[in-house]
Amino acid sequence: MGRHSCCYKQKLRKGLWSPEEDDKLLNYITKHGHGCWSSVPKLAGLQRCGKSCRLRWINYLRPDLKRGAFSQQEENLIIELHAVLGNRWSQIAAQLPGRTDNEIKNLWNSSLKKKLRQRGIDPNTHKPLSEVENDKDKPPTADKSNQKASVGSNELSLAAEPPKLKPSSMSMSAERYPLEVSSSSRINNSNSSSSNLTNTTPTQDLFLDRFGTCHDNSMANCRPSDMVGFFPFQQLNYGANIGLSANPNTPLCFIPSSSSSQVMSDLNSSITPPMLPSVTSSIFLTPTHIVKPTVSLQSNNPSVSSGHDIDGVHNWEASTFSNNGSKSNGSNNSIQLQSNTNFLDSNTLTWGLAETVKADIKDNHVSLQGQGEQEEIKWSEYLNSPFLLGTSVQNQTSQSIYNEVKPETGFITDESSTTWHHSQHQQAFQASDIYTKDLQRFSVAFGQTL
DNA sequence: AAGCGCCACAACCGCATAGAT
DNA sequence: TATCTATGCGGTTGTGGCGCT
Repeated sequence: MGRHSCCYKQKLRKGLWSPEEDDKLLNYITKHGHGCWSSVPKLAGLQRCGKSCRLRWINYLRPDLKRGAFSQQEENLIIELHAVLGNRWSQIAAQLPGRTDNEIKNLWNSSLKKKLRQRGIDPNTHKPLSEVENDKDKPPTADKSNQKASVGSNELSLAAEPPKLKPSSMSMSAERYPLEVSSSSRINNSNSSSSNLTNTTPTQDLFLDRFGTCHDNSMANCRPSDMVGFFPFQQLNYGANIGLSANPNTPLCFIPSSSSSQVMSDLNSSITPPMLPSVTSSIFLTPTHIVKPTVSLQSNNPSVSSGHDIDGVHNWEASTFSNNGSKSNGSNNSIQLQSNTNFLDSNTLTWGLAETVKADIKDNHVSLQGQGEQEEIKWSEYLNSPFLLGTSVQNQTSQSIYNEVKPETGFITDESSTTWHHSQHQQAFQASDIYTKDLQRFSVAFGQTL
């Protein structure tokens, strides 16, 4: 493929944009939207290629861009996210509303890398430089994986190489990166539009644990800096964008631990008490059970049973349940998903549905089913579906990060329900090499208590 | 004041991939 | 299924500003 076709055209301007060009592009997109980028320059009267217009819009003209220097909290978050996501700038940018991938990339290359080195941390591996230098003495095979760590190999290599964490390295980033993990969620609680990714910035705690320090499910031990890159946060956020669990104060705990990741989520405060008096929720996200769902929706069916698998990897089902555990019509605003794989059989989850979903469930049971006769949701839409929990991190102090559940939420996290058998962890870990295609494929397994 | 180097930022380039045909 | 187009992403380069000598 290579170069975009429009780039072959002659006499297209290159280089810096003039204010006049900016005006033309801004006016055009403001009035008409960008639509097909390749047609934008022509319609807007610009001698630029569509690609250039798109970039200019995204990186400079977009009205929701945050201008100005990065705050310390933003920088810390970028470092934390980079440790997880590597050079996936767009995914990192997704956690920082108003910031572009280009901006973050530039910041990283010009400033943050340097800062990390000054702190004795290798910016590629996020390990102490001393360790990295020792690694360099090792055979080139191992070295090679580190060299490309910038593009996702971080998480891949970590996934392939379970925890050999010394206490020092476990605490490394937590200590060296002040835990002012700060970002803004793109979850939109108030607007049910699934496409709106930018309006609100609720707060959640994000607990991420790298390498099994949270086997006991004690979130007090989870550190955001210890997370391993199992999840495209962006994708996780999509779910909340459309309302599911859009609890701005939801603490999340990613516990890739020995294999999979576990998200402990308090879903309470996004749901009004009368609708969902008390729900204890825990969510397991595993990169190992990859569902590339063509999820179907069906109303008037009390069971929510999505999950058929596309690639034969994993199925899961969901049913609406009442708080006492019996299946209900969903008006209690809780829904239970249950995996139908061996791996996840023992784990079910109930969570509350936020407004957008609740509305559907109240009178009509929402059914997700992988059957052909139902309306299909494409994979890309699935990423925006309510079946994914949203995550966000925002303005958390180091203290709050370690809080398990905010007291004011009134939720109780039943840790017992979140326990995975060690064999499950192992199984998941073995399967984690599936996590190769930029985290596009993953599954959600849920555990529940009421 | 001129030259130089460094830095931050903007933009480009090439590749990957999804969707359409 | 193969091919083409459009888009998105990440790496790299270009450019202007600033400080130092």
